Amino acid sequence: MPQKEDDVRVRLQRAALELFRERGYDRTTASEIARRAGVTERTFFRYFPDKREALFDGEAVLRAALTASIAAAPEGLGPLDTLFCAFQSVTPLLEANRGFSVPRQEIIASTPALEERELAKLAALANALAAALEARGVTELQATLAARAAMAAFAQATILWLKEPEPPLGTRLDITLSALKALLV
Amino acid sequence: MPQKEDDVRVRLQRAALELFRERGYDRTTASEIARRAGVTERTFFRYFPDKREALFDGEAVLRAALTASIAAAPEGLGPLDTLFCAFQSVTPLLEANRGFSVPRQEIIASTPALEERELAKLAALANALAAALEARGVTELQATLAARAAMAAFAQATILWLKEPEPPLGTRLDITLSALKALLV
DNA sequence: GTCTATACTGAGATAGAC
DNA sequence: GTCTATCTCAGTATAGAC
Repeated sequence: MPQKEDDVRVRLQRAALELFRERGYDRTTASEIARRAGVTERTFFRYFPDKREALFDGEAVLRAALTASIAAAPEGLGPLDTLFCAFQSVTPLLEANRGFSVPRQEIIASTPALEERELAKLAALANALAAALEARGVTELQATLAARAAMAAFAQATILWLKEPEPPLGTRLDITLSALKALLV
Repeated sequence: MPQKEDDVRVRLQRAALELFRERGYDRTTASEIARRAGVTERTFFRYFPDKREALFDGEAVLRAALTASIAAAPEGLGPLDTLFCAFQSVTPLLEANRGFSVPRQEIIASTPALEERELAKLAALANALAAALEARGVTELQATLAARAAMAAFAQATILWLKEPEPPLGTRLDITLSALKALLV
């Protein structure tokens, strides 16, 4: 019954976010999260391999959208422009989630253990982007460097935009891309 | 008695590296590491805040060397070149440690929990580099992007060099810097 | 140095959907 | 009946408090 499964998963995520905000990550136990979601602690760990992971579920969706967008990008674009084109294509997705992302980012920024996990997720995402570029014929080294540089710019733009919604994310992305390119001259 | 302190710290680090190699990170307990180093488990946690940290002590030294090098870099260099100049200046330090770094990197690469910590350390290092650039008058955005892009290149060069010592690290850095710059044109 | 909370793991039991 | 989600119970190890 996938309906129920998704439901429990979402309830656990929401409960985790709420409790982390109320008491902080360290002072929240997995058992409390589970109780608020109406399941046992053991069930929490069936859905999430560890306590942090309850806040990091969106990455898979984002990854799928971005890799699809890279594969569909126009021919003849350079690696960096391909990536930025992909990032631009997911801005609606991110904007729709801003309400959830803002408190989430606040907690992450104030919790080293969560920051660590966030960095790992971004690195995994960068690896996926590099692989998608390689599939388009970019060399491994170029793909890796482009993915990591673009990811840094994307992360920076996103964080600023979560702090302050104007200018919108798309504009922020343009600004950081320009700044990145300006590094060379 | 700083002599003894350093000694215990180094023995703990070595014991951790050995045991992680022998049994893997997960199957090694903090207590076993401590025992092999001739101290109690409690002492282990006095030196290192958590089990992972025993493998990540070098970062502070590297950070100090790099930031000093950035501050001392010639005027008029662009942000990326300043950073690469700094990286080149620490290659002797890294080459002297290659014997320790190779097995260390193998364990890190095969242990997600350690990879996560490594990424956090690299991010912290990148932040320090960005701050050092800002002290030289680079804008915050440029400094952040340059630091992260250069760090990606540095990490990539280092990892390849740990897998295969030739060409030497200095040459690898040149290659990745060129590749990075080629992206931006 | 001792004690404790809690994150996590594993095995087996139960209950409900099909 | 099978299959799958959940619970119960028992345990180990990390890390922090005292």
